Amino acid sequence: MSSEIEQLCIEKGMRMTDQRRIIAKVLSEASDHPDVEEVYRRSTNIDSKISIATVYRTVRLLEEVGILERHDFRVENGENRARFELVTQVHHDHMIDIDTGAVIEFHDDEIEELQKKIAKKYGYKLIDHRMELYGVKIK
Amino acid sequence: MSSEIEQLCIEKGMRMTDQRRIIAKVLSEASDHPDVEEVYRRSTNIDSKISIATVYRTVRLLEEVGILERHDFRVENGENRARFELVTQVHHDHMIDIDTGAVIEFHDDEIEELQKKIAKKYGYKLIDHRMELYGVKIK
DNA sequence: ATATTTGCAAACCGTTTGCAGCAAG
DNA sequence: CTTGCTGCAAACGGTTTGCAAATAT
Repeated sequence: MSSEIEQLCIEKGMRMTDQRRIIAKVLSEASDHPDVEEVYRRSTNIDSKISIATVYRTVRLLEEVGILERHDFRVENGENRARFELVTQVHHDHMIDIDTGAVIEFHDDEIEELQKKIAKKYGYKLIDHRMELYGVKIK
Repeated sequence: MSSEIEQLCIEKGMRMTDQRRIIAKVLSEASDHPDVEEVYRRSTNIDSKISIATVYRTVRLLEEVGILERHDFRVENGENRARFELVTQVHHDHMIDIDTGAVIEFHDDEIEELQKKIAKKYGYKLIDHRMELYGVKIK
């Protein structure tokens, strides 16, 4: 009955409150990359007494313990909201449809290798990277 | 006597005020990727009467006409300031030294090609991308 | 002459936080 | 019982904006 994230939270030693259980469920079930506003909307749909401050605190916490990943996709209307997704087994990057805002996840070993190689070329060990492709559908 | 950016501004039909001339000069001479606060600091060093609102308006304008590029590098202390650099002839990406914050510019044709290829694979034409590598120096 | 730009201060907007009460362990 | 969590509303920090005066063309 408990969501994927709830299990992880317990493992991390977090107290499981009703609010966290609900937010965890919402995030577990999200296949898009919702922002806080949207997580709040979906959560209050389940229990209207959840405050947005709690949503902010919870996603922050989940990010800190490595359960959630934060993104700051560039978006035409200049809105500046962080968006979230569950950390996946295998890393992936994102391609954003400029027209619709749709987000496509992909993974490419060749690029990952090249990134490490470039870092090394400049005397660095690659720790993290951010790669977003922005495109338009070929009709 | 006029800076590289000033020339471009005139070409774009912008009115050249003292403030814009100074901000243009500061940006032309910057080899780092200064944020607004820093551009403001350097500008008021030349003419103390420039307001930070003007700096904000000017970098925004310069970005809109394609002279400046805005970056939102991820940084440990969580500060959220946009940073700017002159658009260069040949596109480049950035590697950020996690420990020092130093920014290294690089260009890699192979990665650029791969990115296009990936976009195409999903039925997209690549319009833009963002790639930042975060690493630590190999001692 | 007139349209644009400036400086100021106030507004904005996403996010964080202090606090008193509440709930998990 | 104690420690951590919640809701509220106020604060925060980077950025934008309305306005009247100043300036470029």
